[in-house]
Formats: sequence, structure tokens, C-alpha cells
Amino acid sequence: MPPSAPPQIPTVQDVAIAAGVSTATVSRCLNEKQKVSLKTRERVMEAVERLGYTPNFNARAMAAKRSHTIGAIIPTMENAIFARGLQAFQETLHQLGYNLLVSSSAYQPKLEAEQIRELVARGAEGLLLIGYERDQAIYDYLDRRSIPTVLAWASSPDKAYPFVGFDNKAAMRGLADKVIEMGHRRIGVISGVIAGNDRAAGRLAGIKESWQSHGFDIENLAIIETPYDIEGGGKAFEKLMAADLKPTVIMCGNDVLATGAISKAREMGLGVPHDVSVTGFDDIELARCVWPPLTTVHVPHRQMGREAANALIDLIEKRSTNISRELDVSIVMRGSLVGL
Amino acid sequence: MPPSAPPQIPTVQDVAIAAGVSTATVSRCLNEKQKVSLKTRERVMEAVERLGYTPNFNARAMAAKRSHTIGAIIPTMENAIFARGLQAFQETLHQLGYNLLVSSSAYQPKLEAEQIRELVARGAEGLLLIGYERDQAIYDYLDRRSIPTVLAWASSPDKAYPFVGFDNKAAMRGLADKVIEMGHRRIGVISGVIAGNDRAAGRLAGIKESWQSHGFDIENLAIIETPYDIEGGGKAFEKLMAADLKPTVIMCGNDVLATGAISKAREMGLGVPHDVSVTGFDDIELARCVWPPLTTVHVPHRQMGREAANALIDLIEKRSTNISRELDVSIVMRGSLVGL
DNA sequence: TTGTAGGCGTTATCAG
DNA sequence: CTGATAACGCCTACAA
Repeated sequence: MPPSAPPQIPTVQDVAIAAGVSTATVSRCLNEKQKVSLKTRERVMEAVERLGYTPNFNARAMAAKRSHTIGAIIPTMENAIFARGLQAFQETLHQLGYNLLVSSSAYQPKLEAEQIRELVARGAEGLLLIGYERDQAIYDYLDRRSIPTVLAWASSPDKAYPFVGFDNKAAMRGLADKVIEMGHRRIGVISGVIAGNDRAAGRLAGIKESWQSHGFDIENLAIIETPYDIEGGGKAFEKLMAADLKPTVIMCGNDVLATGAISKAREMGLGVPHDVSVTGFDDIELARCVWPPLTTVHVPHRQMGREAANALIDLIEKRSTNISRELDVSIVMRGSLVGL
Repeated sequence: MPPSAPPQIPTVQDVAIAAGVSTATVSRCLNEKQKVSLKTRERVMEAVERLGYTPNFNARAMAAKRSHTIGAIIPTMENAIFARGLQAFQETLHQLGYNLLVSSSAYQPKLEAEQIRELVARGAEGLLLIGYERDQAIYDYLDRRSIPTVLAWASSPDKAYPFVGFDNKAAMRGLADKVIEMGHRRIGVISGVIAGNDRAAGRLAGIKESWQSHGFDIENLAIIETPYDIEGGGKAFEKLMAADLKPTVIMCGNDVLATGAISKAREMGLGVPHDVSVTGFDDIELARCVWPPLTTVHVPHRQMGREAANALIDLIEKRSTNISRELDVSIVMRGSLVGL
């Protein structure tokens, strides 16, 4: 006996033959049911079931010139910063009949560019990108192919490019204002890496603006840049607290850094907020479960994800074109920040 | 003037014409460079650059019957449980020349089944799935199409299916043994939802086994099932601590639940570990930054991701077939657990 | 309502 | 080393 034939994956052809109809009819059964009589439809579907047929996505996309696929590129999946927003984004997309392809760029612009091409090559009909700061060549590429794209987690500077996000600078400035009004005069800042990250840059700029507008000298702001992770937050905290004039408050670029700072404070025997206050940004779940709970800037991640999805699909289906949306953020006062 | 022509995306054809060669030659330039003379190659590549050509993935996959794509379906992206492992998985894949497509099933078996079909339809040449508990029909489907698949985060019960993971039951049993040896006799358990989740089930079973093997009655184990999130951990903790005979230790199905428990303890004015000990599972970054730091089971996530990738590619490229690997876990003693 | 046939963008086979 | 040409699996006018 010869070795069993390689398990063929069934095609429309196979189904068509099995059901005694043409491939066109099978295709119709799967796509526009109403256009085929109940009787044949049943026969076809029976064959589909029996053979375990699943249409080949690549072939379908090519023939129909339609993939119903959206691509999203986020800077990292290692922490929860983008998780909630992306989840909402994908749920909404699903309701609208689209699938989501995600990839992560590890905060590397080069990788992001590659992945954009990859997603487009895979037939993505629209893209979600985080922030606006990227090589002009990328925008040119997107424009040339007219790939609908919306930016999230930030508002594009001149509001020209479609976005669904919020003003990082203004938000952080609001928090800094509050911190200063509460009497703090020695602020340490733990910022995310600025290069290629407009959100981090905006947040830092917000602190600087507030500081200067209160008449203080920018030189007196102690700033450390570090990757967005708990360990980075801890190390930066340690350095900042080693100064002669210790900061009375550490403002962090996000909740992950702030968590690292708080954790390190405890390790160093420093009480938060008694010895030093700490603030975060994002209001992810983590912010409420560290001790003391974090004073932070609340970002409506789910709403952002939902609205970004709707905006993008509107763009694709050409329902509207002026879809940008700036969302409101709010300051959440919790135990990690006290006045002097 | 007519409206500007719709921005055509260039195809091999366009490149071929622009370079004055055939499409075959263009294709060769992109895939098997060595087979084309330097001179023409340069001309072709110039055209590629100038037109901004990117090969269409779908067409390529169809013609070559090769996608170099691996699919992974994880239960959730909302917390970091799978993040590190997946990151390593994808990095290794990338080194091996493969791309990764991820989707999340939200812990819903039905969604997982859908997504498996979706990924296969997209031409995934191999699959990474979490755990082993799923409908036999899915395994049949995978077998029929002979889609190489490896299971991770668990070891398949009869070791028959390829896996790269660890023994959840034994691991948790080891921790429970330690807890009991330290004198605890009233254990509260916060378990993940068991239905459809063999990892959660295994961990719970490990505690039960340990408990019984020490001669205690299973009835005296207080158990609550809850979704894997911080809030769920908090609520469950509250319930468990409302008992007449309060537990002296709360063993949690993972670090996220444990974090919720610790957080709630503080809220209730209970000291950890003084009033009640808490344990976790996974040893994600979080475990070291809550206070007190979590006693937990360390899972070598990165290693698991790497080895799973290697195993899967070995399977696909038929280098070997007996690729299963059971990884060692270890217990990490930290401040959240003390003896009585 | 159903079938026929052409084409989607690439790669691979086979000549030249 | 290069060029035709036939697939790949499906959709969609167009025809019947």
C-alpha cells in the first residue's frame, strides 16, 4: 500500500464537485447567500461541512481586492500601556466586520517602518499608528498608496493628520501645575526616552512649560530619561534621590515608571508620600494597586480604542473625512502625592 | 483636468517594464539574487526603489505555497502573563526567518477555534496554542491539514502532543507543600476560572493534592474561582477573609490575582504577611514591585518562548519530530509568605 | 438561479 | 542568465 496521500486541503473546486454545482455557486453561498436558492445552498453547505472547507484568505483577498483587515503597530506589548486601548480597538473593529493584525515595534522607528510595509503588503486596508513622530518618507509612502491611517495616543501637532488621541503636553502640564500649586519646589522627573517618542517628549515639555510659567529656572529641574519599565523607574529614582537637594516630588512619564520609583523608594527606606511624592501618567490598573495608590493622569483608553476604530472605518468606507478627535483626560488625585 | 489617477500600487509588472526586463527576473532579484547578473540586478533594484515597490504578500504566499508565517493564539493581552514569553517567541521566530501573527481569544474556546481557522486560512505554517484543553474537533482539524502545532504553558497530559511547557499541577503542589510545612492549616485559594483553562485547573489540583497528601480534608479548603484580574483577586480575597475561621494564607492562581489580594488586604487594614500570607504564580515583573514582594512560582517565560519557537520550526522544517520539552520551574520565596 | 471564464500579483517550470 | 507561461484559490462580471 502506498503511503497515505498527503492530506489535501479542500478548495472551492472540491466543494463544488462534491455538491454538484459550479465554483461560482459555492462562492455565492459563502458571500451573498441570498443570491442562491435554499435547496442548492443546503447542499453546498453540507459539502462545506463535510469536507471541512475554509476559504483561503490570500486567494480571497486577491480576487476580491478586499481583506477586511486593519493593521496596528504599537511600540510594545511588554506592559499594559496599550493593552486596554488595543482591546477596545479590536472589539469595535470586530463588530464592524474587520479583523485586526497587530505587531510591535519595540520603540524602534526602523522596525515600525518595516512593519508598516509588511502590513500593507498583507493587504491591510487601514492602519493604526501610535503618535505622530516618524520619518516623512513613511507618510509619503502611506499617501502614495492612500492607505487610510489614524494616529492615536496623541494629537498630531498641526491637527492635519487624522488622529484620535489627547494632548500629552497639556495633560502633563495640568498635573505639574497642580504639583507646583501644592507647594513643591524641587521636582525630579523620570521621563521615557524622548527620541522617536512624541508622547514622552510632550509630557516632559508639559512639565517644563509649567515650571517655567511659574517663574522657575529650567536648570533646576532634574530630569532622567529611561526606558519604560519598572527597573528603569527604580534606577532613575535612585539617582534623582542621590542629589544634595533631594526632590520633594518625582514626576514620572507613566505609571510603569512610577511603580518602579515607589518600589525603589521602599527598598531605600523612603516613605511615599511622606518623604517624597510620586506621580504617574496613564491610570492603568496598576496605578490603583500599588501602595500608596498613584496620583496620575487618567487616559480614557477604551474610549480611545473604540473611537479610533470607528474613525478608521469611516475613513475607509469614505463616510467622512474629518474624523480627528481630541479626548479629555483628567487628573486623578490619590495617595502618592501630598502638598508640602 | 481630470481627477488625478488613483494612485496605483506598483506590481512586478510595473517594475519589470520600468527596468526593461521580464517579471521573472524581477522576482529572482528579490528572492534568489545570485541567479541574476549584477548589471540587470542593479537596474531592477533601482526601479524597485524608484517605484516604491513592495511585493504583495497574498500573491506571493499563493504562488509560492509558503507564507513564512506562524500564528499564535493567547488567552489575553490585557495583562502581562503572556507578554514576555510571546516576545521571546517572536524574536526567535524572526531570527529564523518567520513572522508572527498573534490573536487573543479572551479565554473563550469558541473564539479560539475561530481564530485557529482564521490563522490557517491566512496561511500560517505552524501554530502556537496555550494549554492542551480544547475540543477534539480542533485537534482533528489540525491533524487533517497537518498543521504543525506546539502547545505551551503546560505539558500535555499524556505527553502525546508536542509541547514546550511545564507541569502546572506539580509546580503549585510544590508551593503548597512548602506553605503547609511552614505551619499553615487554614488555606484560602483564589483560583482562575477552571472551565476551559487547564493551567488554572492544574494549579488548583496541585493545591488539593498537597492538602490531601498531608492528611487534611478537602472540605476544609476554601476556594473561589474568579477571572484573572486585579479586581477579581480583591473581591475573592474579601470573601475568603469574611469566614469565621479566617485563612492564614491565601494562595492565588497567578500574580495578578495575588496583587489584587494584597491590595485589598491593605484596604481592609490587614497586614501582609503579618495578618495573612499571600502567594502567587508566574513571577511576572509585578511580583517584585508590590509590597510585600510576592512569594511565587517562577516560570521561565523567555526560555519557554524561545524553545517553543525552535521546536515549532523544527517541526515545520521536519528536522525532528520529538520536540516536547518540560521546563523546570522554581519557587521564589519573598516577603509575602511567612510561617506560623 | 446558475454556470463560464477572466483576472488578481507572484512564483516556478521549462525553454532559449 | 533571461523570458514565456502555467499555476495558486477565489471572486465577479457576463451570459444563459
